[in-house]
Formats: sequence, structure tokens, C-alpha cells
Amino acid sequence: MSSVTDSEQKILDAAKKIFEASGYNGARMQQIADEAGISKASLHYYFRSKENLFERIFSETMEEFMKVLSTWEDDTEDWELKLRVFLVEFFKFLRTNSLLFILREINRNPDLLANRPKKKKVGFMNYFERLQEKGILKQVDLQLVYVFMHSLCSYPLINQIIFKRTLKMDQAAFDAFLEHYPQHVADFLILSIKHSNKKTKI
Amino acid sequence: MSSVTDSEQKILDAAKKIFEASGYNGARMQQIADEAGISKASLHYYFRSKENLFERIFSETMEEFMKVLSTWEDDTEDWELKLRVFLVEFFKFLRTNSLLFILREINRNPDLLANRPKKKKVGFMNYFERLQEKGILKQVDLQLVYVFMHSLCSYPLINQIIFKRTLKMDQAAFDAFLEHYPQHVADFLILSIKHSNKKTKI
DNA sequence: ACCTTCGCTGACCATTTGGTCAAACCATTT
DNA sequence: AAATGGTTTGACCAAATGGTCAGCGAAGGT
Repeated sequence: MSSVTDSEQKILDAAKKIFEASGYNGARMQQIADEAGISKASLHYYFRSKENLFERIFSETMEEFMKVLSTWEDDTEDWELKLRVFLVEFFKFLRTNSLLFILREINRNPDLLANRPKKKKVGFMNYFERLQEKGILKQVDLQLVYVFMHSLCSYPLINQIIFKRTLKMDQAAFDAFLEHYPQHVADFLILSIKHSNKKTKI
Repeated sequence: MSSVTDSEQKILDAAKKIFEASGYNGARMQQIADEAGISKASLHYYFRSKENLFERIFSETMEEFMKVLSTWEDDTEDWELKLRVFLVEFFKFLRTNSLLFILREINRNPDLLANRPKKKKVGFMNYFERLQEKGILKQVDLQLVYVFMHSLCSYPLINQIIFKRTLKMDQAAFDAFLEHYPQHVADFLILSIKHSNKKTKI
């Protein structure tokens, strides 16, 4: 009773690749079948429709993102170190997962989010709010820090093609840039938290 | 010899709206025709093919982005003020133009960029490099600052739907957040430039 | 009034594409 | 070896979609 047969897995891998590259509207069932080395009819045998197959891929991808974002549970008080570790891990994850895929599809069809269970609490916010209550952390605007953090981590990867062009870097140079990048983000975020003057909730 | 007829403009407006909302693959010629209040045959009368029409829309959008990004020509030495002004203007522009459209389509078909004339020099880099040569500005890594700036400005808008959800803000709350946002970005960019320790080119 | 040009359209066409189905295939059981 | 049940597929279908074309009507020139 293995939950996923061999063919099923081949299809899922192929579908993920094609959907990420071409989007829901651009992807072709035949293309996915070819990539999986299987007939188109078999696709429909395992997953009744294109919509169905897509939903499966989207959900799994979304799930992985959620998993990475919920690594804020334990209560180390050394938030600087914790932030640095998280950033490195988060960035490594982003480099191997297509965030643009998620954004593109959500904007095409917002229902993709509406039909999902809501996370009760954002791990990041929770963690830092507790530190603030304990008086360990300044009263900075955590929402702002949260937005900054995600923006700095995500956008360079999403916008990779344009950055390479305008900054005249080839792939190797840009990869080198990305290698040290999360460290700089950490420096920046920590600096801005420490130096921010009194802030109230926006 | 008016360059653009009335119908032509109606088509362009409709096409921009539809292409931005649905992407090249998701957009339907009939849909664009309906939006423009015109027959599908007329679309092909003015723009021979879907590809043609799309190329026109994409080029014009790209052009506007380039225009905004090249406001770094004059040589005020008050870079802090200049940066603040630019950020406010740039952010205002981003709020009314679909950056996700550009990113989505470029990633679908990188040739869209390949076939474009390259800008000789990035205004931002040029401006700050000159200030560094004059010794007015510290030797910070300008590429990093450039990436930070774009990331902080662009991603909150691209990722709007998700941020609203995770931060539990409705549209009004998020709009309020965006209102002050570029000021915060300016604060933090200036802070990080001033406090960065010796950096060499990456 | 007639002709020409231009903008515009309904009807139509060829191809693509998601989806179906009966039949073939194959491993396992009896 | 025959029956069984899950897996796979070639052939096919209906709908959607980008694109074409002959022709209609209005505006302007003669």
C-alpha cells in the first residue's frame, strides 16, 4: 500500500517542472506526459483533469513554503543568531523553489488561497513579540521588519534575469553574489532593528 | 496623420488590462475585443496577430519603467534627499503599474529582453559612483544597495495578496501601510549606507 | 450621383487542446 | 492455463481559439 506509485511520482515531477516553467495557462497536458515519458491518457487516469493535477502541485509547493516559514517555535533569546540561521536556511530554500510560480498563480486565481486553511499565527511575529514582551527586544515595528525580510530574500531571486542584465553580471557572477547575500540581509536587518528610533504600530 | 486612432487606443487600453490580468497565455483575443467594445476581426485589422499586439503592450510598459529608472541624471550632492525623492516617486509609479506582468512574461520568454536595446549605464549606479569618486559617499557596495532598494520597493506590491493574508490586514489597512512605506525604506537604506563598515566589491 | 478608400464585421476555417473510451497489456491468483 | 484486476495507450471527440476573408456602410473626392 505505497501511497504513491512509480508512474504517479513521475507525473508529479514532470507536472511540477512544466507548471513552474510555463504556468497553468501555458502548460500542456501533452507536454507533461512527454516529460514523464508516459501517454497523455495515463495522465487522466491518475489525475482526472488538468485542474486536478495543478491543484495537487500547487498545494504541495505551498505546503513546503509553509513548513520553512514555521521554524520559529523554540525560544532562544539570542534572536540575532536565530535570525541569521533562519535567513540562510530560508534563502537556500528559495533558491531551489520557484516562488514566482506561487505568485503568478495566486494572482491569476486568488481562490487558490481562499480555499486554504489559515495559519493561526505567523511564527516570526510570534517569536519576536514574545521577546518584546520580555523586554529583550526594542519596540520596533515588526510588521515592517517582516515585510523587509521577505522582500530582501525573495525579490533578488524573482527578479534574477533583470538584475543580471542591469548589473552586467553573468550567471556565475550572480551566483557568487547570492552566496554571501543572506549574510548582508542579516546585517542590514539587525542594524535596522537596533538603530530604529521609537516606533508605534502603524 | 494622428499617430493613434481612437479605436486603436481603445484596443491598446483593453489589451493592457487583459494581458496584465491574465498574462499572454491566459488572455483571449475575444476577451480583449469585448473589453474594447469592438469585434475580434478588428483586432486583427489593427494588430495582425496576438503576438504583435502583446509585443506592443509589453514594449510600452517596459519603456515606462525605464523612463522612471533614469531619473538620476543631475548632480545634486545631497544624495539623501535625492534618494528620498526618488523612492517616493518610484514607489508611486510601482503602485499603479503591474511589475508582476513584466516579471511573469520575461520568465515565460526571456527573448523579450534579449531583443531590446541595452541601457548603456544604470542611472542609480552612475550617480552614486560619482559621489564616491568625489569622496562624498562611503565606499559601500553599490550593487548591494541597488538590489536592496529594488527589493524593498517592488516585493511588497508583488506579494500584496500574501502579505495581507499573513499580516491579517484588509485592503484599507494595507494601503495605509503602503502610504508611509517608502519613507521607512529611505530611512533604512540611508542608515545602512552610513553604518556599513568597509566593503569591497563583491 | 458615382467611385474609391477606409474602418469594420459576421461567418467561417484550421489547429490546438483537454478529455474519453474501448481495447491491449501484464502481473498475480486460482 | 484461465480468470482477474489494475495499468497503459492509440484513436478519437467536442470545444476553444487565433486567424482569414468577402463584403457592407460611411466619408470624401470628382
